[in-house]
Amino acid sequence: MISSLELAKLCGVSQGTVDRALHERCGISQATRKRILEAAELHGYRSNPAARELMTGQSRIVAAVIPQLNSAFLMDFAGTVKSALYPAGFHLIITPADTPEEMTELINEFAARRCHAMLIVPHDDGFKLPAGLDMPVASFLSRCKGGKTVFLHADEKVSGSAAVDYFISQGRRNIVHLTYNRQSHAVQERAAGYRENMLKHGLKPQIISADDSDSLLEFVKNHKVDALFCHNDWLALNALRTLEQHGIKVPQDISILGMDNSLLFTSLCDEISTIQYPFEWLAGEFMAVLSGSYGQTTPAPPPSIIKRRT
Amino acid sequence: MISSLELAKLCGVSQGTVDRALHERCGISQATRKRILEAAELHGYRSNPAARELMTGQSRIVAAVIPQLNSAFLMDFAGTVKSALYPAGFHLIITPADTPEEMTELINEFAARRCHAMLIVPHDDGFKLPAGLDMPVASFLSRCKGGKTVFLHADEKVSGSAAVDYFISQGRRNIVHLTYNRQSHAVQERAAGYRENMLKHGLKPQIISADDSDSLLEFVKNHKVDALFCHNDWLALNALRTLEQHGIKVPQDISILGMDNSLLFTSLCDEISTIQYPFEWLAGEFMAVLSGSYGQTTPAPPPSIIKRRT
DNA sequence: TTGTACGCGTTATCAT
DNA sequence: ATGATAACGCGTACAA
Repeated sequence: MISSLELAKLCGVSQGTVDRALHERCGISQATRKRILEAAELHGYRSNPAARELMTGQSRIVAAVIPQLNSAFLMDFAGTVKSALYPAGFHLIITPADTPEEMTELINEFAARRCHAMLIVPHDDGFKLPAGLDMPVASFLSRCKGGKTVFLHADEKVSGSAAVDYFISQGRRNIVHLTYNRQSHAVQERAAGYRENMLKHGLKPQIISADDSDSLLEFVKNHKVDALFCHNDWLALNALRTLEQHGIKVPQDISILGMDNSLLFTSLCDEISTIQYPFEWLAGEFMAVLSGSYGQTTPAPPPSIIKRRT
Repeated sequence: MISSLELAKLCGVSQGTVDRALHERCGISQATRKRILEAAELHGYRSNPAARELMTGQSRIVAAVIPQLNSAFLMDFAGTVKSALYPAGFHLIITPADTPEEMTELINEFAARRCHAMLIVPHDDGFKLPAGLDMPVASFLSRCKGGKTVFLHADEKVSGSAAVDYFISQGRRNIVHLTYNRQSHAVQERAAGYRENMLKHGLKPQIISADDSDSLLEFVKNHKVDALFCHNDWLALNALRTLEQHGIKVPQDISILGMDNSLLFTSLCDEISTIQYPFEWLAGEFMAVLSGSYGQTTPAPPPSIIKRRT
């Protein structure tokens, strides 16, 4: 990789002239510009981003630090964010952090690099953000403690509530929520939305944890469950298979509603309906965080139910 | 973010002394070192990687450029590579490139950054690597044209062959390979291994494309297929559901073998067996590429079949 | 139109 | 034990 100084020497000009040619700045003759650009092309010259970032104190990199890679949901979101960033000249780079400690370490590393912004997906609501972060930071799925983060989130209560409405409109009454046992905003709020709406309709909220999946089958049988609202599509698919294997017909006996509309899973079956997660809208919100215009943005779209054979 | 110069001024010493304290170098009294380290801690000082990389011409960043994020397989591999890199002090960063052109652009960007090494997953075998890359580069799944890339790959022919052996040992003879229609090394070689071993056993190779999934059901019915070897676990799960929905019993009527052992899918059902993809071994090979010791490494492990209810 | 000089933050070397 | 100085590659302001 050639440097701008080397390129200048090669062309018999000064570094300043090279810079003028490269940045289409004025004060240079067409002839020398052409000559320099051709030489640059020939030698595959590229300005070193590290040097530029050092100069300007700003980088075009947006760092996403996430707890795990093998989450279809997170990857869908990351892909959407990337598609929003790229046309604006930003590069999204993704790094997994196995533990909260590792996450802290990586955040500090990127902060030292003075990346343009950060998108953090904490392991849970307990994550403590390192102090002194000098760029826009957004967290997703779980809140960060400390620091002035924007917390990007869908209205999970409304989603949980919408699920109940949906089932009721289908004539189901014995509606169970299958979710995780985790101190995470999305998990807690969605369950709260479910619970409140159930009570409002005079129905008994019943939440079971996905961690002991054995209990699902028993519960469904013993309680005559006729509707199952799952925290995500993977859980929905998993439940679908468990129930089907034991002779329970979906959606005849029990109706299943997932969430996120993860293509990876929903394309596998048309028995489960799902709720579209507002990826695009959240990506837009994140862009607003970058530009400093967060807060004056468009309202969240209402939960949209993707109805399949249910 | 404070700089080393600012830190020096804060402590009333020179930049050189700060550096000695930070890097545990000799030529500094314990007292001043302690004082400086405490001040650094207090102000959250971190050396700027961009500046260091500019100085040393080397970075600890390993860039992975991949065609898509929503691939459980790629994410499993990326996770394994990351776990191998991190303890060695390297950072794996992952960037998706929607198109080959975008991939070229990103590779050039990382090259200009003088990252430590690159792991490239091309869209297909036609990808042309940019010239002048100055760091170790490995490609995965598909070969790159041009450049001196190490091509990381499992022995796909052996895998395809092992699948046939497995089914035959189970008493199946009418074995079909369900795969993609893509000019990618993994796809082509695995199919070749399947085909050759089928012929060796006097059986007729039958390959159907996953792209027209409608044909699968018809084909299975018309040809009395009793074994299905799928290119990956997603395809296997997809096939399983299609067949089950039409009354075909798995594994009684037809046995299904997937590949990769992607937890995301295999945990969803125990009807399909799968072949373990050698993630760990390949990550080890990549580390060897980094250290320049590639080629003297351990041989690939033989295909290991994860047998489930089949 | 072109060249020169300085600074970004680090690190390494040479002098004190 | 500590300070001064140079260099990495780039961008910019100023001088020629």
